[in-house]
Amino acid sequence: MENSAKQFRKRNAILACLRQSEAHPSAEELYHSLQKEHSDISLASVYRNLKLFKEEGLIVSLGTVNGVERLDGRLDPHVHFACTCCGAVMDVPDVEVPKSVSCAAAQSLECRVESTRLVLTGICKNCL
Amino acid sequence: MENSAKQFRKRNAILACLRQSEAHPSAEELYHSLQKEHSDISLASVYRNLKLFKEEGLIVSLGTVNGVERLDGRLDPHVHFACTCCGAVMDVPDVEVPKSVSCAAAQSLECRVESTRLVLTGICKNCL
DNA sequence: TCCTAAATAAGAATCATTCTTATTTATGGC
DNA sequence: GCCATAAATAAGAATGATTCTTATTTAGGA
Repeated sequence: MENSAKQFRKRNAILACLRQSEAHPSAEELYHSLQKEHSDISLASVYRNLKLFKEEGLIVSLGTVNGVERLDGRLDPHVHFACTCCGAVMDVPDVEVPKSVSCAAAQSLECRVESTRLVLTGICKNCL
Repeated sequence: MENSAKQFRKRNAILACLRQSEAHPSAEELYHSLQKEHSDISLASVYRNLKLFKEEGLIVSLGTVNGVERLDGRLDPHVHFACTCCGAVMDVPDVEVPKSVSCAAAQSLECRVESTRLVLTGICKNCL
């Protein structure tokens, strides 16, 4: 109890770490980032909490890149770019999926659209 | 050699089966569909050929839905809708991602955009 | 027909993710 | 503060999708 870090659950550390990251990390990358401050955290806890966060709507999944799931702590809708060369995932600033797209889908398929995910793929600046 | 089915490689059967499907099937679903005509095909061959098709650009991946990869034999760009309830994936007709989006990304990130993937998620007509 | 290269089947291996269980930690009542 | 109970965690086993390995089969050319 003397240790101030222990005042907070690791759950909070995981969420904070994801929110601070710009890299849209995987569970394992998050686990490694957390090692510095919380060397006694377990990978299973990272996975378990990420799963909970997704269910609670606190984070979103960007889908998998090269077979591993990438996550985002930003909740506002935005477009992503994924480099097929180095695996980096980055935000595309100042662009959004037009509302007309989801409206058209809802109308023609008679479905309810709850979220949109637009991922551009290609080669990033560094890899070019 | 008498058997006409053997005149064609299974590779072709797999590709044809995917192209005929409207369901954006997974590898395992394709495997089951193929059982009727090619009961001696192996699941590993389906996976192996799908991997090759992707590398050759003959098919595209739609990413994973509930942890399993879904594939598409249609190569023209189009938008997809995935039902979080039943896992169905369907085409959204007559809608496209505006070119301005990929142009803006290429410009602001100084990257080369090679493909775009827009997946809407929600609840389909049947599940509503 | 025979030879060589490509394709396949079968099952083992891999890897990300999830589950199980025993332990630790937090919380509320006293 | 101290105990009882519930929640969170660590550790490792289990799972499941996908890939790899190897021996076998098939196709195509000389």
